[in-house]
Amino acid sequence: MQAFGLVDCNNFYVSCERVFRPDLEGKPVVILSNNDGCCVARSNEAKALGIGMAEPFFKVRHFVDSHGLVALSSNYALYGDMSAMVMSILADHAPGTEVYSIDESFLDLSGMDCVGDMTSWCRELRETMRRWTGIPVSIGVARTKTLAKLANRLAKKSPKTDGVLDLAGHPEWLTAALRRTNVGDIWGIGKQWAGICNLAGHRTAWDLSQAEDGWVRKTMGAVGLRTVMELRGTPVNDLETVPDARQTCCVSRSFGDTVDSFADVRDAIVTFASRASEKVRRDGLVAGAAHVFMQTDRFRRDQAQNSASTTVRLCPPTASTPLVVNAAIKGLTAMWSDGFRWRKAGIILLDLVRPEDVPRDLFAPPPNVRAEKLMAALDDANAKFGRGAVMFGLAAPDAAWKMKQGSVTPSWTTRWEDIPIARLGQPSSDRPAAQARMPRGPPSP
DNA sequence: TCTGGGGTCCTAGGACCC
DNA sequence: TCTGGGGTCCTAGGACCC
Repeated sequence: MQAFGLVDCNNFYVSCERVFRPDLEGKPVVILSNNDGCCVARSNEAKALGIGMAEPFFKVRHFVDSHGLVALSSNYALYGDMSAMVMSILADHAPGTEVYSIDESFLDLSGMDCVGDMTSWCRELRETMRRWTGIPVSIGVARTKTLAKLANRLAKKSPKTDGVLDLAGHPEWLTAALRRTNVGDIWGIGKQWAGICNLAGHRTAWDLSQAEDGWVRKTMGAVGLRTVMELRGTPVNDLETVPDARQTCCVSRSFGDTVDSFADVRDAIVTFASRASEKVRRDGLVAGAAHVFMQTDRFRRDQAQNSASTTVRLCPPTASTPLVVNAAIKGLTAMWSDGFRWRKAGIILLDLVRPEDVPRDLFAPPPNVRAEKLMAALDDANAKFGRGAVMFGLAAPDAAWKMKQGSVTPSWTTRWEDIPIARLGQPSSDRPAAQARMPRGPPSP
């Protein structure tokens, strides 16, 4: 029997922080986006205060005083590392996994009848995850990925499921589950389509599953129709165990403060271009073009608005930092205009391909072996001494465009200096958190 | 005062071809 | 007066995801 599981870490970034800061347990906690702008993760207590996903922090800052809300800057080194642990444990337990996002993975549970009761198996997996990583997860199981998502959501929401809901093994629960889910909460149905569905009288997942194919196709296109098929229990999405090579790579940031000088935006773009080149090299790819863009502050209606972008071809395709940086500066120079206060800029590397798939160009210069060696040395140095140890350009550490981060927690798992110290005997007052809750980790082979 | 970043896929329309 | 019928490729924009 074909079945998909969806394992989703509960309030993932908050849970990661709580592993090393158990004092945050039971408190309302939010994790902030870059520049400490928006709340991108919320503990249950924070959700109960009515704090929405991606809610601007300044709108909820008053909860800090009134309700003891704790707001932390995001610590992606920590979350990425914790995610890798979670995913490797899942890979060891299920016959196939698809890492869907930093905190979610689909499992292939087909042919797992041998485990007997699926719900018990999932409960055990959940408990293993909690013991080995400290991260609480919810698990949904169903015949299609869309339904597994739906089951997962109910498992997370409804306390009586105890974090696990198997709709594949209990088809009699399916209709009730669909009726309890609003269309807007279906995977693949966003705000726009939810509005259209509601107008047409399709308020719940059950309603939408009964909608006419022609109507769905017309209003939501091929994508919408696939979602509806999956709601009806017909799988159209397979497990993608090998991720497709990415096609684009974007590095962009809002600036800490607006900047109006060419030199400042250029410094930012040089930094972003370097970082994007590194990411593309790490994936063993080269880029055929670079798209550079910049924007003013769209929330400041009182200021002159502008946005500019340009695409520069990279011939032949490359991931070499100096070549990408040069192209980016060329693009920026071409599109620059004075007299605006720029708030955000970025670069998107496009047409990513593996170097061996680049069509041969009769007139192309021979590969620059020295440049390639230089890039390899640069990446090695940065791997050894930390990102940014060797870099292009001279970005002032206090430049206006640099992002603001008020309260980042230590890189508990990825920097030697930050690794918590476990002591036996008398508890010490300086790091009670780490002592109490160091994750045990899976046993070494 | 203060509002994230990084992706994917699909569609419609235009240019161009025979 | 009468004015085809496919194709393909590219791009911009819009929807979605976390």
